[in-house]
Amino acid sequence: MLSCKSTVSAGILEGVPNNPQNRRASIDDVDRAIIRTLAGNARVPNNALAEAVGIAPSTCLARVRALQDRGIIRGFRAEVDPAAIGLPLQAMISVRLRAHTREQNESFRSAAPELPGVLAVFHMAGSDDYLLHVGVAGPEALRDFVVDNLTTHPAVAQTRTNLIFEQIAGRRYLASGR
Amino acid sequence: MLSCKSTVSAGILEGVPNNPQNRRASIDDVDRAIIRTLAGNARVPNNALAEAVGIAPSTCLARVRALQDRGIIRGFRAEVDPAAIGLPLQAMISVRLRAHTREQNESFRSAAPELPGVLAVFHMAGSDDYLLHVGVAGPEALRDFVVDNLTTHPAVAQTRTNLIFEQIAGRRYLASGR
DNA sequence: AGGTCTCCCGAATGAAATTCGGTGCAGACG
DNA sequence: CGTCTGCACCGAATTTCATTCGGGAGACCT
Repeated sequence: MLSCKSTVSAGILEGVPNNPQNRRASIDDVDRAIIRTLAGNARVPNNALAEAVGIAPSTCLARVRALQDRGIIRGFRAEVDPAAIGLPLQAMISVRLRAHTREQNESFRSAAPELPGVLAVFHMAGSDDYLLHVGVAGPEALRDFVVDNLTTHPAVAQTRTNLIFEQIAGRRYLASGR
Repeated sequence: MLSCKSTVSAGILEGVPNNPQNRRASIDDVDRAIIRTLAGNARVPNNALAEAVGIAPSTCLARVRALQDRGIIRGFRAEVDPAAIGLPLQAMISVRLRAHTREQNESFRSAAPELPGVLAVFHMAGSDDYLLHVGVAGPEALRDFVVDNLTTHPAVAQTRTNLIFEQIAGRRYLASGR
């Protein structure tokens, strides 16, 4: 378990006086239980959630709202089968920029998430600058995506595309970084 | 293949008469609107959802349930800030297996999602067999993760770790493949 | 036409979310 | 040492919502 009483990173923020996100800097065990439950099923009734974590429904509601207000819970999303929405083929595309200036980074960074079929964008350390997780209708659509959106982008120097055979579930707690 | 069970290509199953998963094989515009809305906010009240997509609440409820039963909506998850739960550092780890036998694949495939901090697992085409998206508490934890869980795994030949500076949101419709 | 199947709606019922006033505890302060 | 203040919590009351059920319209087949 990664319990460590009051959260690894919250500690360094506890001293910060007026951080708007930090009315109560650390999350406690009840918060963690709420997060874990909602990460597994975001639609669990507040009633049931309250009982599961051992507090009153009204308190539970306040906790959940606080977690959202503090940005710890970023939102509630439906998980959708990619194939069912016309994206049966997925790929990881490594992107290297021509120059690592702030302008080029910003340019690509803002454009990438808006490209059609982009599921996730990672700004990477190392020789490749960005990693794009994309879903497409098929091989032709993948080629078109790369040619139309990436290799023609002024900031892009080169790309490398790797097909995904299968995605296996992990702990999908995560929010994207914005 | 990515999840080829029922939804890969609804088209080819449409003619099949009594496929239990296929009372109505394809999704229509209303379904898509429902999916889009719930992907954005899984907790939107059924009432509001119905109005947003232009159908009656009772019908909407039936639609959502059908989408779940057919496996098109895989679940509802809370998106959580990784740093808030003690995982401020993320990385992508490419894993190459010693031999590409079915046994080794199965062995790693079943073990990987259970490793602590694993957020997503991709079975890749190409020279690297798996790609792991992990979240950890810090550099030391990352090293420990690789050493303890990967390089010591009998099926693993080599790994390559790339740090993630930042994750930028995309269309996060997606479910993991199982 | 007639029959059947599917999908849809709207009202009624039961369950849930949400609000609000009050209570107890902890730390600050006189 | 007593008191005051702030905070988190709770439980009942209210409102909003989910869910069920009976019935109707359209498509399709015979």
